[in-house]
Amino acid sequence: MPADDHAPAPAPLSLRERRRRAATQEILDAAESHITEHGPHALSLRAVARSLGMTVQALYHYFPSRDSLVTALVTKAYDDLADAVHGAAQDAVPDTAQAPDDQHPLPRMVIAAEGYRRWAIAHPERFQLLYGSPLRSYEAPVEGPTTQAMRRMSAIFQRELFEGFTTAQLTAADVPELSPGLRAHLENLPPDGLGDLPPAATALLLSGWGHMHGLVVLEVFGHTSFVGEYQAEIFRTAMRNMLEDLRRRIP
Amino acid sequence: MPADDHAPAPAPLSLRERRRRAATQEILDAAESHITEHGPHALSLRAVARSLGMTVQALYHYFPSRDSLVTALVTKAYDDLADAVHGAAQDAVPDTAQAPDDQHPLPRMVIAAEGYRRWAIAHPERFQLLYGSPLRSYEAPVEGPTTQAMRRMSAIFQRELFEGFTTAQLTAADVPELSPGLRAHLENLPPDGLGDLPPAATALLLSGWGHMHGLVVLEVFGHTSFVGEYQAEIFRTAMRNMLEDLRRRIP
DNA sequence: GTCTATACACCGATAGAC
DNA sequence: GTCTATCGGTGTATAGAC
Repeated sequence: MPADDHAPAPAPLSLRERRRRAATQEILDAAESHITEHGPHALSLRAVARSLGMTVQALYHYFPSRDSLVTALVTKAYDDLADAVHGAAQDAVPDTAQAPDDQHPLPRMVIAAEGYRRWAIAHPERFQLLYGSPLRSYEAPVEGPTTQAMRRMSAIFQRELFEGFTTAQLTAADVPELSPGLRAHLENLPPDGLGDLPPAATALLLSGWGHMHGLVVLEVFGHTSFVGEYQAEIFRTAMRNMLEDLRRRIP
Repeated sequence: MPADDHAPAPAPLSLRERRRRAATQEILDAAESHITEHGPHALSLRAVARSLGMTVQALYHYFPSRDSLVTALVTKAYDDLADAVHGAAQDAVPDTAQAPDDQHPLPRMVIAAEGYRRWAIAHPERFQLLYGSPLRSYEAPVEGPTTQAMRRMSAIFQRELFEGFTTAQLTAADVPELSPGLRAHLENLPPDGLGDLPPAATALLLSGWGHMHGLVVLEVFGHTSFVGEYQAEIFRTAMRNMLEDLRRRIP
C-alpha cells in the first residue's frame, strides 16, 4: 500500500549516519505519539524529550528548532493521508469490472473519499495538525510540504473523479460561466498539478474536494455528533450524490 | 441586522449591576481583540488583563476561570456568525420577486452562504475559535452554546434550502435508500432543530452544509490559496451548482 | 552526543492585605 | 474590587562541562 520509498538511498550509509537516522526516527515516532495523545497544540520538545527519557538538549541535536520538528510531522501526516486515500482507491474493484447484477456498486471515487474520512477519524489529532487551526507561532515553509502534498492528493482525486472522460468533455462541463480572468488563472496553474485540467473541471474538482473535506471536518471536530452512529452512511450517501451530480454536468 | 436583544432587562438594574455588566463587556471586548490579533490559542487571562491595564486577579472577579471566558467568547462568535448569515439572507431580494429579465438571479440560499463565507474571512481567528482545533484543555460544556447555535444556524439554512417545497416533496427526495435505522434516528432528533424535517431532507441539508463549510474552511485556513483572487467566484459557482443539484433531487 | 545549569519568558490559580 | 506576593507549573533556547 505505501508508495515507493521516498529515500532510495543508493549509496550505503555510514554507521554514524545510520545511527543518526534511527535516532531521528525514534524522535519522530515519539512526537507523533505525543500528538495523538495530547493534540498538536500541546507538542513541545520538552514533552517529546521526557517521553524518550532524554533531555531537551539532546533533541536540539537532531532538530534545530521546534518548527523543524513540526514541519517533519506535517510532511509525514500528509504522506500518510495520501497513502491511505491512494491505498483505498487501489484496493477497490475497478469501476469497469463491477458485477453486472450489483445494483449499487460503489464508485472508486466514493471509496477513495471514504479512505480520506477513515484516516481522519482514525487519526483525528494528526488530521487536526493538517487542517485545524495553525499551530501557535509556527509558520509553514512557503512552497513547502503542504503545497506538494496538496498536489499529490489532488492528483488522486482528479483521476477518480474524471476517469473515463475526454478533455473535450471536461472542457464542455456545464458550469455557470466562469469569468475570463478565472479561466485564465486556472489554466496557468503549474502543469504538474491542476494546470492541465480544463478550468471547468478544476472548478468541479475544488467543489468536490470542499464537499468531502467539509463533511469530514465537521465530523472529526464533533459538530455533527447528533448524527450518532450513522455518520458513515450520511457521508457515503453524500459522496455518492456528489459524484452523480458532478458527472451529470459533464456531457 | 442584529437579532432581538438577548437581554430584555425588564427590571431596571442597580448601579452596581450596571457597572459590573459594563466591566464584563469591556473584558469580553478586550479578549475578542486579543483573539483577532494573536489567534484563539494564545488567549489567556493574563494577556487580556495586560491589555486592559489590570492585573489578573481583577479578572477572576468577573470570570471564575479561563474556560468560562472562552465559553462566553464562543457563544458570542456563534451568535455573530448566525447574525451575519441571517442578515445576508434577510437583505436579499426574495427569490419570488426577481426581475424576470435577470438571467442569473442569485438564490437567497447562495447569498446566505456568501454571508457565512464573508464572516469567516472577515474574522478568521474567531472562525477558528468555532471550527478550528479545540482549545488546549478547554472542554466545551455539554449541550452548551455550541449545540444551540448549531440549531439556530441550521434553521436558517433549512429555510433557504427548502423554501417552496412541501413536506410531501421533501419526503420523496431522491436520495439513495437510507437505512431504516438512520431514517428513524433522523426522525427522532429534537423537534426544534432538524427533527421536523423528513430524513431525506435532513441528509441533503447535512450534505449541503458540509459542502459550504468545507469550501470556507479550506479557504480560511489557506489550503486553496492557489486560487488567488478568484475564491469568491469559485465559491459562488459551487454554491449555485449545489443548490441546483439539491433541488433537482426534490420532485 | 549527552549532560547540568541557567536565562527568560509564559501560564492558571490562590492567599491575604487594603 | 483591586492590589501584591506567591506557588507550581509550562515552554524555547543557549552555554559549557564531560
